[in-house]
Amino acid sequence: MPADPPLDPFAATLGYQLRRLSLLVMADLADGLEPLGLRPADATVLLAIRINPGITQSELGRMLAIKRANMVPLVAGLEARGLVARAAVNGRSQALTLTAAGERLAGEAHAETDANEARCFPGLSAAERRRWAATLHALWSDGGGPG
Amino acid sequence: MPADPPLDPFAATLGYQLRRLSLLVMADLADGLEPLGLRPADATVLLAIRINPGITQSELGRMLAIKRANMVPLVAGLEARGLVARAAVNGRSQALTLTAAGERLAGEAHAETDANEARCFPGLSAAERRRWAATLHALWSDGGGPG
DNA sequence: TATTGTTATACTCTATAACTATA
DNA sequence: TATAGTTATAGAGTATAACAATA
Repeated sequence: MPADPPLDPFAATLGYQLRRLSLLVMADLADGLEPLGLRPADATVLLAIRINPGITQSELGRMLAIKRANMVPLVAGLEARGLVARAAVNGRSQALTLTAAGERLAGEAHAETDANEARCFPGLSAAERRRWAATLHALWSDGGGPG
Repeated sequence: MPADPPLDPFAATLGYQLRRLSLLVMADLADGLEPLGLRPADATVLLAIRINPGITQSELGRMLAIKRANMVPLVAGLEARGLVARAAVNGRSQALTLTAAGERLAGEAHAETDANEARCFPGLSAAERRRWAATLHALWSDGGGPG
């Protein structure tokens, strides 16, 4: 008697499938970013600053759901590597921008996120991915979901 | 000049949206399970044993992507609470089953996962959720995605 | 009085390495 | 020789509390 494969109690559980897929995609992204010396969180920060030059740490944290306290070592690390520059806005806030090296690396990070999407979601056109992304976005950004 | 909301560089990034949504769903599930004294991982183990009575720790770990070493305290905790029972299969493997109390609590955990799905994915029928879940499942379980 | 940035710290989850006993 | 279960431990990511300086 060949051992039956175990039954999957979560085959119809969207939340579980979402999590398993997300973990796989994140692991693939982490692998792809490693040669750039970036973790996923570093890359998201670089890309968010690139498209929002002058954004502050607090705004960045709210937008990316990273706590202020955890933004500190993250941004400090990028600044120490000469990728991000800070300019005082008003004595307590500091505007973040990318240095030339930061722009360059952000470009590479962006290319890697594209490659990650292509690897993880083969058979989906860019337009289809955009549509799916919008659907998922609505589920967490709206009041549609849980509180 | 009202402060413009920051631009979202990940609006079209499926992997990022997947992650943000997954985190929200997991947090909601954790909240819902807390009154039962269960974490999400505990609940997945209970439900997997319930549908696969006699499954071993190793099989369980492979199925749920939990490392053997991390299964130990997890299952031990459930056993200590009288929810799970072990029966030697062959000197090195042990068949896991639910006790009566375990069955009862697994039932409540299952009800909570249903409630979690309903809260997080309102407007989706059970059939639609099943279809979506299958689509996501294929992306991580197949060789379709990254290696 | 609320917010920014910061420090220090704790907690959870996950990963690795090594070991014993068994198949 | 490979596998099951175990132990100990390390690491990442995230969370809380408190503080100083500023708005």
